[in-house]
Amino acid sequence: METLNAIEALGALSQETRLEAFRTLVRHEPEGLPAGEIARHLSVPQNTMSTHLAILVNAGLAVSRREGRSVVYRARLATMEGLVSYLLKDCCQGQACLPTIETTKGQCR
Amino acid sequence: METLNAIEALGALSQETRLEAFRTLVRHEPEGLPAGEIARHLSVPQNTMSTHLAILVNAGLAVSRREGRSVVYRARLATMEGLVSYLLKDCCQGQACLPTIETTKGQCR
DNA sequence: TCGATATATCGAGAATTATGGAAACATTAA
DNA sequence: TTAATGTTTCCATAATTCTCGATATATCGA
Repeated sequence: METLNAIEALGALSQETRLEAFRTLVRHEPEGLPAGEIARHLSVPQNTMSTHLAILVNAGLAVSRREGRSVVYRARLATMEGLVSYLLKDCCQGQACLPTIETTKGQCR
Repeated sequence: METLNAIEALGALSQETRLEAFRTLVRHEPEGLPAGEIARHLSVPQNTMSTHLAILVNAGLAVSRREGRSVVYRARLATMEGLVSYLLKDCCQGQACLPTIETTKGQCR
């Protein structure tokens, strides 16, 4: 991942509503969730949510597909993987790598 | 790491000057670098840099110590580790864990 | 003490982002 | 068609963030 993509992803995730939306999408993998349900779930007006979802999509952290009247969003975990990899490798020059893997790998599924 | 701390760290890193400053600090571990040198290095006015450094410190991503007339900043890799761990475990429910570790661990030092 | 150097804080303008009402668009069912 | 439903886009306002000149603070050496 390039620095500019990383900045965009970091910016997308650094907002409470969007971070919660992303987490919600992760919990609903792999089926995804319609925009309206995400909005209801987070108690946010649907047009506001729509704007936030567009930002997540733009950052590569989500994708959408139309399904009838609904637009179903899914998390894109590959981008999160790329972001984390960027933070550990390029940003930290591998210096945060080993301890992070050590403290994290027990929680993997 | 709590969600609110994560949002603060994400926000701190989602700005070009600050991300570059952090990367610069990582490259200068473990000695650290005086504020003025960071500013010069990134061609940013010293007061602007000072503001950005304060934001990094506030997010726990840097620490400072006075050394004579200078204030020397160091990266706090533990916070980065915590952030990455949060992203992989809590945010992604461990779903991004294994692939990320797989693609990253070869680059660790 | 004073002057020089290094950094932080203040304050204000510019730029960006967040928010949500209203309207437009898309899809379905009748 | 038309009405109902789900979503996005448009637009304006509010809030936040960025930037940097001017000034204040801290430290040092003379």
